[in-house]
Amino acid sequence: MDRLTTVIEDFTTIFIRLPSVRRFNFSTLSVLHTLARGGPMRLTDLLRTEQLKQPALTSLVAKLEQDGLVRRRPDPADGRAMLLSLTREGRQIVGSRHAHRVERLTHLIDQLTDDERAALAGATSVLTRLTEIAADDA
Amino acid sequence: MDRLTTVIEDFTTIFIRLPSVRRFNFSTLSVLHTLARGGPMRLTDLLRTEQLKQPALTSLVAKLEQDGLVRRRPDPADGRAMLLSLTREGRQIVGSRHAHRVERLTHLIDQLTDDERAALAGATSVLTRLTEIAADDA
DNA sequence: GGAAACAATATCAAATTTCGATGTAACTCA
DNA sequence: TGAGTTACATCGAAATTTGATATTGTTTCC
Repeated sequence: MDRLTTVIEDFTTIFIRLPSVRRFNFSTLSVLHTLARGGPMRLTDLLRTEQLKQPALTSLVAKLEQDGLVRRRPDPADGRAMLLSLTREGRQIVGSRHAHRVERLTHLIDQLTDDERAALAGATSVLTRLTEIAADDA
Repeated sequence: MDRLTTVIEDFTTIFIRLPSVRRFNFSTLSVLHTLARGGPMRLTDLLRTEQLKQPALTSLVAKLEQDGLVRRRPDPADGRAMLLSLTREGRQIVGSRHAHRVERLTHLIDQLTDDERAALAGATSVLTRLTEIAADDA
């Protein structure tokens, strides 16, 4: 378990660091990613996953709206709340980063043996299960 | 490849977010982690992996030294350079976060079937290879 | 139906972090 | 030796984050 944890830690650091065309900081990228995954959600929901306090998130989202990456509209079900979602441009940024990762990972995997590739393929669905379990018992 | 990339992205977000006892920001945790892995290294070396400009890193390291987490000593081989390493306390912080992850991952893996566990185990060494390859061709 | 309690977000000033520009000292090498 | 380069430090300004608090809408419960 220790070995697996360690290698994930190391792999993660490699995987996260991507040259981004525009220079977004970590908080911004995380918000974009979460909105890309979680569909429209309220500020409070977003707050749960982001490592920011509410005022910081409010101001970050305000800037993203200014920049045309996030759309903010009132929640029809609750007059106090705002529904946040990505604009097309916001989705493009997340998509382009994803594409870069696919490319990078493809390049790495090209250098593996067939057996290694098979092992990795076998792990994909297990990783999916793990993230589901993690989401549930969080 | 797209599926694998996606699941790694999702798993990563889960894996990164850890309640830290003391409240360190992302940059700080990354520096501590890198120093824990990379042994004593110079500021410039550290700079390569961290997503900070040099003045920001200098001031971050200065604070970590103040707080007793990082040791700074002159590089005997180069009068301009400083060798940075973790103090015992610094190592303890990284170690404790690692321990938390092991614990969390153990808990998740407990919920898998035997087959799934086997698939994951098979992927461990492949992931190790991948990080090595990535380190080389970076 | 209305007041009290609560929840979601906004605002504001202060603290922290990061950056660009520039300085200083040490190293390289011709 | 001296011109060019490298490693790190310093400094003021810009950007980010926080805690405290305000505002507005919702829920509860009598």
